Amino acid sequence: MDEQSRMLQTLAGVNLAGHSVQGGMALPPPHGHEGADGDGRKQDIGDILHQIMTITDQSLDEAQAKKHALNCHRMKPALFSVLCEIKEKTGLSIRGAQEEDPPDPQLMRLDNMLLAEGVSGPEKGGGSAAAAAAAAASGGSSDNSIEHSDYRAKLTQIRQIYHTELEKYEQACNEFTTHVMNLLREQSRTRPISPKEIERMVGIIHRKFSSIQMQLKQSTCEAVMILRSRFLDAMRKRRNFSKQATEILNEYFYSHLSNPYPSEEAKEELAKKCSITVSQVSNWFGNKRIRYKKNIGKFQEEANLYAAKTAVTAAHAVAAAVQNNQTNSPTTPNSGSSGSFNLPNSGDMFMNMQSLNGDSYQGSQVGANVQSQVDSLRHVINQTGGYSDGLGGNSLYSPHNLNANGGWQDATTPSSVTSPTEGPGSVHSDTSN
DNA sequence: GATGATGATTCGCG
DNA sequence: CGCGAATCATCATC
Repeated sequence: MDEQSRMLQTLAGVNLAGHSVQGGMALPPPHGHEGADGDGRKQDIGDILHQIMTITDQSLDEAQAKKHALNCHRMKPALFSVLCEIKEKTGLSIRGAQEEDPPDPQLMRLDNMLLAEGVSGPEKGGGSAAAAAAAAASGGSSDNSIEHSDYRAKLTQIRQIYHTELEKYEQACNEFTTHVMNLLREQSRTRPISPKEIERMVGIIHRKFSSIQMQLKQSTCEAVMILRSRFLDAMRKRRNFSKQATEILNEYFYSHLSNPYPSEEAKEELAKKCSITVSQVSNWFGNKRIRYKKNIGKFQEEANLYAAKTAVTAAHAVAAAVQNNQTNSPTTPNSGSSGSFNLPNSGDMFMNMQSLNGDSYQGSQVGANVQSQVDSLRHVINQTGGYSDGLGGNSLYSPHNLNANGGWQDATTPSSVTSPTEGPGSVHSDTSN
């Protein structure tokens, strides 16, 4: 017992020495008169100063020697474990309760967002979500791709910065953790520091660093959001369709003037051809119909232009079809009295014309549509012979496609000249079957 | 900057 | 829900 009490005294002294070495500052020895008057405090400070002043190499050596002696003492391990236990049961047990915290929901949200935006996670294809969405909304024409690449470049930049910073933080965290662990291990020889405590300390460090990481993730998210909103704003701006797209839409419109209501399938086909969305096709046709109806005279020229175009393609088609028929079949398919019934796979005239462009037609389709194309050609030829500019004249694409109340002619009243593919009873079933 | 063209949006109707 | 009609917002041209 006597030996033990002596040892505790020594231990306290060595501990003090240890602190003074590491901290560079000696702690005052515990005095009993804390709440005393100023004289007592002055006395304390005087003692400390005296201690500091009297630290010599010799006293340090003495302390080291004491430390060594203590470390080698046979009772040291037992006492050390007792101290550890006491320490464990007091202060640290309070903190222990907060240790196994669940994953932070905010951090999870940030992680998910970064993953969705393609900042974290796999490199390829990431971050194009907004670009793709905007592309779908705005048609994804060629000029958009410039902005897409710009968006992607900026996103890549953010991604790079994020990863660099993250790496830096991780490195710093590891370095600091290693440093602290080494320090604690070193101190554990003189202080009651259990491995569990070191583990806790590491946990605390990691939490600190993860909060820094969260800030990084937060600002990265913000940057991505800003970039994205700017990109979407730029995309939202109205821009005219490409010339080619307008051409395609106009050709369809004027070749179906008697019933310019493309079916869902036709809309999809047109959307694909024009690199725009189906709703844009719908918008275009809606606008076109209303504007055409409002001012037919203005659109006459345009109508004739496309009629001529159709004529040329129809001529090619008919020539090919006739040739095809001569070689394949003595009878003309679809040579019914009206010549305008929709065929199951006829699609619409325009679509077939498109496929015929460049002399790459499909014989069977041409054969099926030959009658309509012949009709179309005949009308166009008649038209080009003598077109009068007058409103309501005898022109090919004259207002008589419209009925009395301003709407497009009823499906039950067949068109006199236009769109031979449309037959009686056909309700804008261009490609429907 | 004025003006017309054009794509998109909104609202009411059937 | 698709359409017509009115309207808005932006583009393109002069």
